[in-house]
Amino acid sequence: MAQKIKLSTIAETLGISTATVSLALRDSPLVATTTRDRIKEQARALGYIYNRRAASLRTSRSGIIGVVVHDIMNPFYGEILKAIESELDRSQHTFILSNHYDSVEKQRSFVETLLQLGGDGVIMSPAIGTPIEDMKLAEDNGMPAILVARSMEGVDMPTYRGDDSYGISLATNHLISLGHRTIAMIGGTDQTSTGRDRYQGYVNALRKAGMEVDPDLRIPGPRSKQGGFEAAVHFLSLPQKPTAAVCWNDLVAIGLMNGIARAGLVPGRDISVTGYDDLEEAAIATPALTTVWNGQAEVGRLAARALLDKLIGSHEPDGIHLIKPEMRIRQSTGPISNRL
Amino acid sequence: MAQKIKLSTIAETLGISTATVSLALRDSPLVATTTRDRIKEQARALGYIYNRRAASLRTSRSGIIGVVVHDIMNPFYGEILKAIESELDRSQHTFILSNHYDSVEKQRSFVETLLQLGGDGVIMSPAIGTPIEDMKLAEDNGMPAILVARSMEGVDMPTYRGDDSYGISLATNHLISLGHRTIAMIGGTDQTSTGRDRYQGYVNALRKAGMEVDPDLRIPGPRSKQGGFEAAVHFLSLPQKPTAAVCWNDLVAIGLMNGIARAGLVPGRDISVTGYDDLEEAAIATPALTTVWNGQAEVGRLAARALLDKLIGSHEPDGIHLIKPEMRIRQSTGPISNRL
DNA sequence: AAATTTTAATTAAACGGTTTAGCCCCTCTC
DNA sequence: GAGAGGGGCTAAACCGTTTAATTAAAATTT
Repeated sequence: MAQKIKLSTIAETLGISTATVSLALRDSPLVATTTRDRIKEQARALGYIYNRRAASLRTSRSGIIGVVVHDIMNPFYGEILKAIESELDRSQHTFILSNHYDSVEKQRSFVETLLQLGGDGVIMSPAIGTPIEDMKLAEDNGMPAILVARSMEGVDMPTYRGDDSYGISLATNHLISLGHRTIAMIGGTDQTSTGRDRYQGYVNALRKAGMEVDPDLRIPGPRSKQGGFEAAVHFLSLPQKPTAAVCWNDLVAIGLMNGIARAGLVPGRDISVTGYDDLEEAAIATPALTTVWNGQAEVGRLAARALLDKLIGSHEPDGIHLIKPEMRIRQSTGPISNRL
Repeated sequence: MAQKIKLSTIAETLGISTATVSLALRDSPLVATTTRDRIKEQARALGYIYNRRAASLRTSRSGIIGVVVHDIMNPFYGEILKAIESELDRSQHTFILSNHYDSVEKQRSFVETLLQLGGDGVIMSPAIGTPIEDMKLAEDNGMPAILVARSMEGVDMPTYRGDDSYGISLATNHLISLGHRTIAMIGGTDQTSTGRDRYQGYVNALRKAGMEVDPDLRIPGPRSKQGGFEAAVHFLSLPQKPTAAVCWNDLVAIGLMNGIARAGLVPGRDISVTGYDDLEEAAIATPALTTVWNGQAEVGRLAARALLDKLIGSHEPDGIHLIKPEMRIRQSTGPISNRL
């Protein structure tokens, strides 16, 4: 590599000042167009690379936006990220991604790094157990934050997520309307707002239908295919013999269906299964999965939009913005009479 | 937010120079331990945040490492990324992730952004059709680059990937040894080194067994579940009636199995299917997928290691490092005599 | 033709750290 | 008691940009 090319290199070779070069490259009207063209041409010829660190040191705008979620390999977050990415792309922002795997330390360390890098803002899906002061860390240091997918009580930051309670009640009602009376709930946790809301939605739907809520029908567990797969054994050995399962999400549902199939039963006929999220994969699962659309793309898009708006100063109202879920009926659910 | 705390704030409140503060925070032996402790305590008390941009402007070391692959939502890359992440984590590096979706422009723009941010290095899985000068862009500007998963002819950068030709021949041999004689190859493209190598591995195995290579048995296509799912129709209508399929990867294989099941056939009994990669998901698919372990975690770990080594100056030899794949036999393949 | 405005370019001071030569002072050695 | 050596700290240059203030020259107005 030759000598590093900087503004002053261009300035010297052209016999002008660095100020003019800086202004020209940023298309300032303060410099004559002929000069600007000469400068741009020279910059290209020399292979000049803009030094953002130097610039942002002066301007205190880095063009960096951080995103931290539980696990980017989880397609649920993947779909959110994709939407954020495409929204941010057209606005000259670089984004830095990280998993926190629900570790409060990892999450804090990410926010600290982002602050050190001078991040312009952050989008986060808070880790389980995040203390209030960690939530405030970003904003206390002048970096706006937006929450996605999960909300935190006692924090009034702008939040975008699905209406979990309503969504799960849609799925539960669907099963009830097919005649199912013993419905298990598989996967998930009580430790997130999402978890509590989803369980509540299930309970509400049962109560509204005049059915009893049997706590033994709830099988919490990892929110992954593996989790669903492993829950199948427990599920199939329940003394109450459930005929249907409301799953935490599509991954759990697909895993559970695999587990059910492994035991020789046919999901959708012998056991009805609902998912949640409507991942791209849901439609091509076997059988195609009945699930609840949860608007991941919408959540990502709105969150990114809100952050960008905040960066240019327009003040979106804070608070929780709920996306209304919708039912997607496919082949993994059916009338109870279909049973062998 | 209160006033921004900087080195000089700490220095003033303590009545010492910024030089001392800077040295102390970086644990330099040049400053007395009692002073160091006072400084660190004060820094914490004031909520000081280190400004990496300012520092890296002087040191020209940003602590940023870029990673760009085809699609981070693809679990194959996801597993590589996870390994890179955990290797980089323990070395105080932040990493910036991006998809290029095989767009040369998107890839170049990522590398340029990384250069502007002063990235210390980059790990990339080059986009299809990347021109040589783009491959050199990073290194020409003093940013070391490592290739993963795909190699580029005519470029002697350090590369880590699986031995695709060998790996596919393992899968093909496995099917041949089970008695299959009409074996299709599903998914993939000719436009990457990986693609050519995999097809070659398939061809080699057939030839070695004295079998004919029928080009009609090759069904190229997207390397996704969706791709495999859609290929099923074509596959099942082939006039040669294949009894087995070698798939490009696990995603294609799982999609294909779903498609086969949708048509009323039983994968593993009626049709044998092999995957490639041995994703975590392969083991819980129904039926459990016979596949080829491709060492994603190993690839990611070694690539990250190599980059870190390069950053501290130790000179790993350039060139291609191949990971040896291994067979993982499960239930999606079986003897041809099992057929109905 | 002088006064005023406009246009085009320059100067110099930030931005917040790092680094190194050198200073001061104290202790040790002979 | 002079010189050597070393510990602890600081002054000041430097990294590459941006930008407010300023100047110089050209164009316009009166």
